[in-house]
This record gives sequence, C-alpha cells and structure tokens, in this order.
Amino acid sequence: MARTSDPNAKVDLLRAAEAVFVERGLDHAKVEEITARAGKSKGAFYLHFESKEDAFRQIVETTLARLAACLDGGEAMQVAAVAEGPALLEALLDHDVEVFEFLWQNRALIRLLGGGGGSASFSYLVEEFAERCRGAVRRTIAWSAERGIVRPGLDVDLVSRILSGAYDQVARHVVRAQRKPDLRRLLGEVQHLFMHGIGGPAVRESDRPVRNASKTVVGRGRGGARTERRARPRKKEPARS
Amino acid sequence: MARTSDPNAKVDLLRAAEAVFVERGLDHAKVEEITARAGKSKGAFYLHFESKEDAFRQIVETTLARLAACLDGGEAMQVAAVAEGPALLEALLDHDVEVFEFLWQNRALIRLLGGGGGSASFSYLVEEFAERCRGAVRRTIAWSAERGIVRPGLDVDLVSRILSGAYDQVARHVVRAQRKPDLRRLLGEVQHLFMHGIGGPAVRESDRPVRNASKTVVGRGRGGARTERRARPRKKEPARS
Amino acid sequence: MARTSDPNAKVDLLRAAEAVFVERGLDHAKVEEITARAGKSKGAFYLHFESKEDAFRQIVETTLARLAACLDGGEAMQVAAVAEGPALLEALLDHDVEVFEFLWQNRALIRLLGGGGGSASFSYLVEEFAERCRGAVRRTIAWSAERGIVRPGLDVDLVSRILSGAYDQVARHVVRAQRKPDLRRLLGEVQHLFMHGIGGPAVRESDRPVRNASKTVVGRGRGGARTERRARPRKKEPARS
Amino acid sequence: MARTSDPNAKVDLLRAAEAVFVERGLDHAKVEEITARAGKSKGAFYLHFESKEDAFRQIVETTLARLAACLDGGEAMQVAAVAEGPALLEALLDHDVEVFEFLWQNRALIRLLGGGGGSASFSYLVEEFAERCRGAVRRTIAWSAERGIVRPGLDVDLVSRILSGAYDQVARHVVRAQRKPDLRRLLGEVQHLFMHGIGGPAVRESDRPVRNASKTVVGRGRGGARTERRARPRKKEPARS
DNA sequence: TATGAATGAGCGTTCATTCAT
DNA sequence: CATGAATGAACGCTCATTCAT
Repeated sequence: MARTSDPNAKVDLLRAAEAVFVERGLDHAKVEEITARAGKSKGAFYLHFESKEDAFRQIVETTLARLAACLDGGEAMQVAAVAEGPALLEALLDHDVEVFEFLWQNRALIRLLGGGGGSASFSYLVEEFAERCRGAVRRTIAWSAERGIVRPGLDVDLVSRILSGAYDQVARHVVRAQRKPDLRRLLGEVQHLFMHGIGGPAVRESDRPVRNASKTVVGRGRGGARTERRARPRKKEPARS
Repeated sequence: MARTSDPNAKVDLLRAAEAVFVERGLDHAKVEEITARAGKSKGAFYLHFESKEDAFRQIVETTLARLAACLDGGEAMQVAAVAEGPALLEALLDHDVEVFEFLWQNRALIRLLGGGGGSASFSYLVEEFAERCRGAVRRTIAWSAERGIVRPGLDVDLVSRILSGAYDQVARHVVRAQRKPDLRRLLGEVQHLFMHGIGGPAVRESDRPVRNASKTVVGRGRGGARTERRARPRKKEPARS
Repeated sequence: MARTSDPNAKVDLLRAAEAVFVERGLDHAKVEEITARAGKSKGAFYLHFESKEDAFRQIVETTLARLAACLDGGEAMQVAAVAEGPALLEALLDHDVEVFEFLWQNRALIRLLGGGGGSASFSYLVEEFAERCRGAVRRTIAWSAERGIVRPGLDVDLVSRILSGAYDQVARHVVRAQRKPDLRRLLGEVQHLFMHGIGGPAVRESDRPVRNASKTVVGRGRGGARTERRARPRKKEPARS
Repeated sequence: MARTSDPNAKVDLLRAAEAVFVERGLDHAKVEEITARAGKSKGAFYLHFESKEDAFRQIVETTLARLAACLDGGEAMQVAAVAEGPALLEALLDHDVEVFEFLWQNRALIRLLGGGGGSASFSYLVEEFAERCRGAVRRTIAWSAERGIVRPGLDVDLVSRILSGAYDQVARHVVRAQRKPDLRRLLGEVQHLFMHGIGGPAVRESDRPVRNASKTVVGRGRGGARTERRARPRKKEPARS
C-alpha cells in the first residue's frame, strides 16, 4: 500500500472517487473528474489503482468489510451470551443501532450500493454481501430460538430473508433521510413489530403454531398441524425495493 | 405499399434488448449486440427507438406499468370488501400470489431492475416505483386496520416500509430461483409471520401496545405507554440487499 | 424524362428539393425532407434521380442553362446590331434588366449558388458558369470596342473580370433584397459608372491611355506610354465577395 | 512534468485541417484524414478543438481577422492623410497591393472561403466579412470624395458595392492563378479603369453628372438631370462567380 | 515519483439507398 | 409503378490508459 511520497494521495483519490462514483455511478464516472477533485494527476490515479474498476472495487470492498466487521460485533456478543429475555432484546437492539450508525456515517456510498453500484458489473459484490448478511441473520435467529426469544418452529430461511428485507428497507430509508433519524427509536419499533406481529383482534384468535416448512426449522419443529396456511399477508413492493 | 413492415420487428428488438440489458446492464449493452440477436439491422433499432436509453425506458416503463396494474388489482378487491377475518387474509394472499406469478414470469427483467437497472441513470424510475408500492401497502394496512385485521396503533409508515422491504426481499429470492417456488406456500408463511410475529415465550409476556409514533398511526391511536421499546430486532442487511 | 404515371411528381420533387437545398445546402439536405415536402415517397425520388447529388445537379444545371439562354439573348442582339451610340447602350441595358429579372425570379436558388451550392462538391459547376459569363462579357466588350462604345486599348481580360465582379456583386445584392429593387435604375447607374469612371477633378487631368497589357487588348492596342500606372485604386473586398 | 506538450501539435493540425478543408469542404472533411496528415492521433485533435466545426471556425476566423487587420492598414493611412492627388492614388494602390499580397500568401484558404466555406453552415461568416469590407470601401470612397479624388454626386452605396465586387473578382482570379501575377500592375489597371471608366468616344460626349439616388450621395449631390440613364453597362456574371 | 499530453479502440447514431410488396 | 421499411457503411466523438519527460 502506497509507499508513495505523498501518503495522502491515495486517501484523497479514494475520497474523490467515492464522491464521483456516488454522483455518477461507476460507468459514468470519469477518471479525470476524480483526479481533478482530488487535486492529483491522472498518472497518480494509476499509481494507486489498476483501473477505474479497481478503485471502485477497493472502495466497495473496504466499506463492506467495515460493515461486515460492524455486523460481526453482534455475533461476538451472542457468543458472550451477555443477557437473557428482555435484556437480550435490548442488547440486540444496541447492536442494531451501532450498525445503523455506521450506515448513516457512510450513507452516500451505501446509497450507491443500494442502487446496484451504478453499473451492472459489480452488483454481484452487493449480492454476495446481502447473502452474507442473511447468513448472520439466520444464525442470530437460530441462536435466539434456543434462548426462547423467538418462537420455535419457524422457517429460519424464510424468516431471515424477511428480516433482511425489512431491515434493508429501513436502511435505505435512513440512508436517504435529510436529517439523521432517531435510530434507537426506529429500530426499537421494528424489533417490536417483528416480535409481536401486526395482527389485530380479528386474526389473533386464529393463533396457531406455524407449519412445518421443508426448510430448516428452528427448535424441535414440533410444529403441529396447520395444513392450510392462513397467516396474514400484506401487499408488498416486490420489484426493486 | 412498401415492403410490409415486419410486425414482429419491434417485439423482437424489445426481447433482444431486454436480454442484453439483463446480461450487461444499460451502459454496457451494445446496440449492435441487440440488433444482432434480434436478427435485425442497426438501422431497424432506430426505426423503433429514439436511442438506446429510450429502448431501455420503454422496457422498464412497460413492465412497471403492467406490474402496477397487477398490484392495483388488490386495491380493487379491497374496495369490493369481499370478505372478513381469515377469509380476508386468504383473499389478500390470493392477490399476493397473483403478483408474484407476474414477477416470476418477468423474472429476468425484474432481476435487472432489482439491480438498479444496470446504470445510475435510471435508478430513479425504480425508486419512484418502489415509493408507489409503499403507498399501496400503506393504504392496504390502513384499510386492514379498520377491519380489525391489523392491530391498531401501528406506525403505518414504518410498517409499510418494513412490509415492503420484506416482500421485496422475497421477490428477489423468487426472481433468482432456479425452479419456480411454491408461491402460495411461501407467501402464506410470510403473511403468517407478519400477523403473528416471531416472538417466542421469553418475549410474549411482554406483549404490549406499540407506541405513539409521530407518524400516522392506525386505529384510535390509543396506544398507551410503552416508552422503552423492547421488541426484538434482528440483524439486518442494510446495503443493497 | 419521366413517363411516369404522375407527370407532376418530378416537378414537385424538384421544387421541394430546391427549397430544401436552399435552406440547408446540399450536404445537409435530407432526401426524406425533400420527399416529405413534395408529398411523395422516397422511392419516387429515386425513380427520377440517380442520387441526391443528381437532383442537385439537375436543378443547378437547369437554372444555369436558362440563365445562359437569357444571357445569350444579348449576344444575339449584338449580331443583329440593332443600334448605335447611346441607343446601343440603352439596348445593352435592356438586356441587363432582362437578365436581372431572371435572377430575381430565381433568387432563392441563385442565392444558394452564390454560396458555393452549400457543398464543396459542386462549386466547380458555378465556377464554370462564371467563366462562361466572363467569356460573354469579353465578347461584348470586344464588340463594343469596335463600335466605339468602349475606349480602345483596354485589357479586355481584366476589364471583363472587373465587370463580371461588379455585376456579380450587384446580383448578390438584388438576390438578397427584401423587396424587388428598381432594376433598370440600378443597372443604369452601374452602366454609367463604368462608362465614365468615378474619378474626380483631382484625377481627371491625368487622363491618359491605358497601358499595354500582356493580355488581349482591344482596338489597335496602340496604347502609348503610361509606364507608371497611376489610376486610382480602391479598397477591395477580396475574400468571398 | 508530463510528456512535454508538442508545441507544434496545434499548428500541424491547423495546417492539415486547412488543407483537408480546402480539398473537401467542411462537410466532407474527415477528422481522421486531418489527423493522419498531421501525423497525430484522433484524440489529439479533440485536445485542441471542440469539434470539427470548431477547428474550421478557428481557421476561418483567424484568417479573416488577419485579413481585416491588413485592410485596416488602409484606413489608418487615410487618417494620416499622407498625400494628395496622384500621390494619394499611389498610396491607395500600395495598400491594395499589400492586401493582395496577403491574399496570395493565403490563397488556398481564401479560395475555400470564396466557395462559401464548403458548407452552408458557415457562409454567414463570409457574408459578414464581405459586409465589413463594403463598409471599409464605402468609407474610403467618402473620404476620397472629400479630397476630390472621386467625382462628387456618386451613389456611395452602389459604388462601394461595385468596387467590392470588382476587387472580389480580381481576388478570386489571383487566388486561383498558377503563378503569382504582377499584383501592382494588375491593381494599378483596376484603379485606372475605375477612375476613368471604360467609355469610348461614342459615349464620351454624353458625359454628364450622375443622378441623385435616394441613397447616400457624396459631395453636394448637385447631380442635375439625367432621367434616362445611358451609361454603358456590361454583361455581368451574376451567379456566384 | 508525478505529470498530463497523447493515444486509439470503441460505440452511438445518421441517412442515402435498396427492394419486397 | 409506388411505397416506406429495412439496411449498413460511415463517421464524429469519448475517455480509459499509457508513457516520455
């Protein structure tokens, strides 16, 4: 990494590149604009990056790596098994807030990633990361099930997907907000909604154990009957998001 | 009369264009590749489209319009107020299945849109559509609240966002699947999860009305106390997804 | 020539083509615009013309031919030797007026030709025509010299060039005028100016026979002395005209 | 510092561009041919010019500017009022020679301009310049009238037009000549012709003051009668030339 | 090492011309 | 014949990357 005489050069370029990528997307970003903003020469750019794409990849990977580290803090916490019941929920919430703080700090870039990176060429990076996130969510759910925090018998795969999507959407909202939202309150509500559902009286009585999905099921999967699903779907926003 | 115009020409071009856009993204798609696949000349392309971007826009707009029509079917149903309680949930599920069938049919393009359209220039189209979907979800929730299907006192804005995100994620999953999933079962589970939450015994006792958000609240908003949220958040997948 | 079913087709096309050529110049004129204005199909265009250039050439050549015919009327008159002295001048003036009437009638196209035809490819046509005109002027001068109307000893080549240029300029002026000028008066003045020069008292006394050009000289070319020219040049407008 | 910029690059490109424009006209000139002749890359062209049209404009404007400067030298001389009578004519001639020397030096480009610039798009530039020239001629005539060099009562507007046209024609001749003509002799003759007219004995007796045009008239405009013009017009070269 | 002038492959678009109907 | 959809060669311009200084 840059044993260059100007140790700031690469940082300046990365900053400028991020700004330009965010504004124009990878394909429409011009190396010249990046170097101009960084106050560097075009040559300097190629001294630090193999290509424009390389710079983009470095930025994205770095950010995703930091985000991943941030996320992993949660799993570490789980291992430490710090608390139980309500206190545990609070601990999980703390972690969520931490992650969303990170998102807020890096909102410009996160926003870009949310849009596919501005080029078809790198969406795979984002996809991969999303997959990784789902994995983390899945583990947390499984772990939570063991501690009685989440209902047994859930289709972990599906639940993790749904949770990921919901948080993803909240993240997109936060990342686009003009002013910083009250993250703790926001995430707290999300948590509560998921824990208790949104079902009203007309539905509540029909409460029943969920069904035996063919997918991995948490807990003893003793999930009784329920042949006809009844649940209570919602309209959704399937495309894009 | 002139050489009778090939009535399939535009359709062929649209098909080929869609395929190439899906594979390469708008910016990296070459007009020549599109026309070659369609078995047409480059000139033919400009006989039907103003520009490459125009073709892309036509494809996206058409698809989004059809999707929107599909979604609106749900609202029409609501107006008809066909059923109550569980039967109503079933009706909503029917509609969800219908929408997801459409997504499955158009999965290649939906996949592209999910990635931001492969170019930074058109993500706004998708954003707008997502916003529109959230609006539909919000209306459905409000309507459902009136019928006792969803709990009163919910922060509609937040809930709609979460629901949208969850369904979005499910949609992305479906759209990428190798084999067609059992949509009814899948969506039924999602519905059930949302209606009942995922909370386990360790959390259930803490059941309590949600709080008075500053946002629109469904029902009489009688939402009592609950100052400290507790809920039970989850890991999230913030970037992209 | 068009044994086409629609005998007006070619005429319509020529008219439209002329209009478009005048507005845009040969290179920027689009065949489609021509046919659209003529209310004909593109195929019809190629039924009557080999190519866009061919249409242009036909138009130019036709016009130049008619103009040439118009000019030749003057030479015919000379052969007829209708008059002498002042009456002869009047006869020449009549002819000039006739030619300029033609120019006025066809001013749009003449204007185009004056600008090089709007393409480098056909300026040769105009050049050739200009040359031809100079030839006619030269013959008229020679003939006039024999009849004592123009001073003997003139460098016919040069004089014809100057006269051509002057009339050319007047023609450009007429062709661009908003309202039709009084051609007879205008041309009469030009004639008078040339016959008598513009020299004032300070110059008049220095009147002297012109010099012995190496070029063809009218009359006995007895052009005595005049070694040092003195004349009285003018500023000139060399480029373009 | 970067590869030291080739100080000749732009000059080389301009030279090559001029040559190609002269040969093909603006519209048919290919950037690639220009760069090939200049021994530069296509990119180099766009390093110095915004577009092909820009290069053309630069060339034309530069040349016209230099030509204008050359022409203005004459007016400066007038202000200095260096001489009188025949000596004045000689001074004017000197200036004409100077201008025509310039034309000869830049004959290729002047030739192009004479043809309308090879495209309809820029003829306005040439038109404007021609107009400017006519203005200079007009001023010189008015000035000359005051000094008794040109006859009073002339229609300055018309005379300036005629003179411009004549010199324009001579310029076109010079610019196309294979070998450099004897400019001083040539221009001297033109001057002489204009000062004394070409009228012969059969016309001379009818000498009379010109008439009072509605246009600006030099001197006291005491121009008596002369209702019937008589003068002695010439055939002309109306189109283009 | 840093610079930025130079390079040239690449691509979108135009439009004269053809030809099936 | 007449039509106008289809064709595809041609060309202007961009911009990532190189490399002489």
